[in-house]
Amino acid sequence: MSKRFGREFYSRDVLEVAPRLLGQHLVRIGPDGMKSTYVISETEAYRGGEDLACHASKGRTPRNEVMFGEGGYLYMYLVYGMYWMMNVVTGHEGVPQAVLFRGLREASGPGRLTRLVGVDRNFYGEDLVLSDRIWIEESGSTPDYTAGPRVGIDYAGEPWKSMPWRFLMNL
DNA sequence: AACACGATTTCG
DNA sequence: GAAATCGTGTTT
Repeated sequence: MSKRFGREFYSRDVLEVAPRLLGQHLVRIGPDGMKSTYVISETEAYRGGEDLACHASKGRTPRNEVMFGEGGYLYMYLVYGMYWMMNVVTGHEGVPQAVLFRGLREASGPGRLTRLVGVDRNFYGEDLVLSDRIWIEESGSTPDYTAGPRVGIDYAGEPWKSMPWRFLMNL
């Protein structure tokens, strides 16, 4: 039996998926064939056209296009000219949502995370359900977590900047 | 064609 | 506290 999460796992509201990802295993097969497993420890939810902190809130563009599709695909983008952010699309086609991977037990911070895992623009649109180089597996544990405001999105204004859509696994 | 601005990290 | 650094969306 495979422990890899299937399409149904991602095809739910982002507020269900984001906290559920905590404690699960991010698996990466590197260019050298080496398999690495990381424990997801921090996530953030970006929810649709209403959420002014969500890149999709200002309409469909070439960059955010994947967010408008079905769940399970990676949305990658560059911030501050030097850090790649990794997100997984959730929900159904036509409803743009994504979970930002902000931390692993092995690396804290979204920029450090992608550097450690070794993912960048080449993973834009990668399907976590079918990919042979990156996916997420059920770990068997569903740890307690703490929710708080998202980081770095004050520009979105109220109520978005205060929504408790950042999820941290408890120790 | 030019410009403004980041879902961050690192260094002083 | 501020720089580094560049793709993306917007304006000219």
